[in-house]
Amino acid sequence: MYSHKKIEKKWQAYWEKNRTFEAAEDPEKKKQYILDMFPYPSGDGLHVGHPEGYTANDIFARYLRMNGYNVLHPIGFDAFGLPAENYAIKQGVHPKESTEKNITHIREQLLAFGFSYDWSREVTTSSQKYYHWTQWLFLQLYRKGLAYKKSAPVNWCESCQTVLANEQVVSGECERCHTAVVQKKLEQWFLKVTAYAQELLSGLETLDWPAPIKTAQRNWIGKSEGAHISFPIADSHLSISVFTTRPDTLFGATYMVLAPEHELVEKLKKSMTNQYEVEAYQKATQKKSELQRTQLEKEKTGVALGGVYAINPATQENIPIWIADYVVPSYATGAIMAVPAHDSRDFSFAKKYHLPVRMVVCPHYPAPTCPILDEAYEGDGHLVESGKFTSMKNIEAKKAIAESVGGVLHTQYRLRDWLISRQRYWGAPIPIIYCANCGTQEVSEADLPVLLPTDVDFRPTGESPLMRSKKFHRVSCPKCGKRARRESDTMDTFMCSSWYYLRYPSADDAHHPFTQEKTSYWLPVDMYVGGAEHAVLHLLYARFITKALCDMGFLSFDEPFARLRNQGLILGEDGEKMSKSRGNVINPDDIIDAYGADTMRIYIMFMGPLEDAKPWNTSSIMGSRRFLDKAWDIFMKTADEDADAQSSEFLTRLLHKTIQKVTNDIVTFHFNTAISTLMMLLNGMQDAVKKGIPVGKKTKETFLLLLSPFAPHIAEELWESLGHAETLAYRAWPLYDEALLIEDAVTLVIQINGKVRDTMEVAAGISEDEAKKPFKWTLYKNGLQEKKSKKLFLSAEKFSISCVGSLK
RNA sequence: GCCUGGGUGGUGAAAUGGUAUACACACGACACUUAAAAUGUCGCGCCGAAAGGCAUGCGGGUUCGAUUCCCGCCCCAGGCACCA
Repeated sequence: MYSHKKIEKKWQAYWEKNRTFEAAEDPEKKKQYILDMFPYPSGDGLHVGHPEGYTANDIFARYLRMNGYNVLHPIGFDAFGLPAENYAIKQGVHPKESTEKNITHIREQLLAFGFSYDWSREVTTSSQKYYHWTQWLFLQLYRKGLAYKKSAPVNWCESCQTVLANEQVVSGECERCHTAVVQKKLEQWFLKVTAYAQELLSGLETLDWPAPIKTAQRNWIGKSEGAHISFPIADSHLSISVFTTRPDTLFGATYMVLAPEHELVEKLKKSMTNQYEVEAYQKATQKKSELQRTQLEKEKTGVALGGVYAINPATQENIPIWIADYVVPSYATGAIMAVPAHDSRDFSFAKKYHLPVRMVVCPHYPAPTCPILDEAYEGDGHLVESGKFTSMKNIEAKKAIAESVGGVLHTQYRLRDWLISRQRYWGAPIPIIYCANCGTQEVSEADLPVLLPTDVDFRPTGESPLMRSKKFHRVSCPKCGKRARRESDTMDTFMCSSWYYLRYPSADDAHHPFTQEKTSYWLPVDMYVGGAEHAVLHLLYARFITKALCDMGFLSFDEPFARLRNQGLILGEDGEKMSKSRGNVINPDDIIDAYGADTMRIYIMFMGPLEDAKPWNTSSIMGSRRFLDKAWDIFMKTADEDADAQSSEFLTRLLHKTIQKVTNDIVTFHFNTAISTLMMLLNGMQDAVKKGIPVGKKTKETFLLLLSPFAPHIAEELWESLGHAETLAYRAWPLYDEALLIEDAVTLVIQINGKVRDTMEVAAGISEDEAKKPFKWTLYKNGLQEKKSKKLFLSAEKFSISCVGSLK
């Protein structure tokens, strides 16, 4: 047993005093930028899920230092935003105050884990010296037309009293409070992420990121290729523009559908015979939440515009126009051409309302007749009933048909622009001034930061709290000097976190957000570790900002995070997600107090693969603690004379195999198996001690170096006990001797018909033929021939020899 | 519905074509102890006295040999979704 409290405090103080992990730019040395997703300073502090990714990345950072890399491993706090603000309101204190308090607590927690952070570069997004540059970033985007204000239906959360970005709406609910989101038409600030849709998509190819995250981003961007086609409205100068991915089915378009909110509906009201019915349907649609409207398996409804027809430009037929809420206003043109024969949604709608179904793509061409459909046929085939295109393969006719009616090929993305205005207090003010004479004016860079006033009633009411501060919003116009009004919304906190990785290297620079010199040395980030929940939030926004800054010439790279790894959820002991209401939350402070940070680090990595969801099990922690106790015990019991020469060959080989396996496992992020390998080495050392075989100093030192990224405190302490005066954090990582990995003898496994029948020891390196020589003899020896019938003997002619390890 | 993962002992898991269950946890027996804890030793997939047989979600296939590769299905978790 060792005193974790004593030695962990001791080494944390040592690292701090000696600035062990502070990094300096050194052009002579290869750099590695190892980044953690920075935490929200929530009132509950860290729970055991947070340190999982932090520990993994810390092991990697420590490993890289020992391999001679100049490692930047910074940390900070994502301190603006709803969680911090809601917590403050609940506690009845100012967010500034509670945020500072929470940061102090979390900083202590992180220090208690012994993470090798460079604390001199700590960044807090709610500090003036940080949000100054968030505002600067907004201005750069504004000047390039990438930040704009528009009136649009937006997602509104009644409970949070603010608008939300699309990415913050999870199946129709607010991602934070799970209140159903409603649509509101408001004038808001957007960032033009859509301008980068294609680059955000193709950039994924170059990234070493987990496949599920890449897939999530691809789905979110949602690229579709097709065409815009215009359908004239009969007896009118108006027309309906639709986007379709299936222009080949144009001859089968038997009706059209507009979203009930479509602007043409208003214009057509005069001509329609059932205006009252149409308006009733529009009102009913408006009442529905996004959630109700996109409900699964809901029966489709709609209303035809009486007496109004569109003309199918291919067939020149008049076709009816409907409004239906299965067509959404926000995607593409908010209108579709309906081809019931070849689209399942149009098919079920047409069946319900007895609209004609005309098959134009036939799978069995040239069959005399097409089958009668009982569901839409969405596959490929040959065109029928399609004028001069009949008999062509449908995929080959797409472009020709679109162009024959004046259609234009078009690529449509599902991605929408990022809404960044928030009607809340705790965020960076948007640096814009509205003047009655001069219009929208930017705050000049010299006047930044626009300070967030602290003397404001910040409770949310649906209106921006900053509106209540005359001192804040009454300003003079930067252009004409007359009285003007300052923008009173704040920025989405994801705006703050979309660029923080650029700030760390230049954290102490008061005059620039980031400098050329430091940025070009450290960036891009080499390894980024965090939760998968940011798949289409932070990780998409950060990529967008990087690409935009790159195009403006501020950066010379356009992807911020070269490699990404996700940690999985740590579940409660009941296998459920940890939550206060379930009462299954584990506090890391308690675990560190009882077992120590080293034990916690080992356990959390030993639980299973990093990316998997794993249930917490307090009784299992003892296993990790026992491992460290055992190590301590061996070091305390044995003399550290130079006895490596007398050590057993077995132990020497085991040591070198361990070096190889642990090294491979760290670089591939397989920390659980790295630890089990270290356990086997220690078991081997313990056996040797029991048998009176000396365990040499070299062996012990190597063990400590391998252990140190995982359990740095005890490793430092034992390293010191071997007579070293300085930290092992920069000691060279052990190398293994290839020759010692090769076995003299290998075990061959003899299988007959796939079943293990015998094993034998042979010299390594013998040929297969040689290995097979004693085979018949082995058969006799084991009595297989006598025992089994001829049949077995015959089939035994086909035999296989398996080899454990390698014949070589 | 589509796209990702995944399904192995009592539990967390290991093995990515070659002795399935490494490393741990839990459990059991024993030793030490006045006792308990700690520690140590042994055992621990299932059936069987043993020989042996059977086991990696289910059913097929490829192979001398499949947890691993291929085809079909079931179940679990996550993401996307009237997206035209």
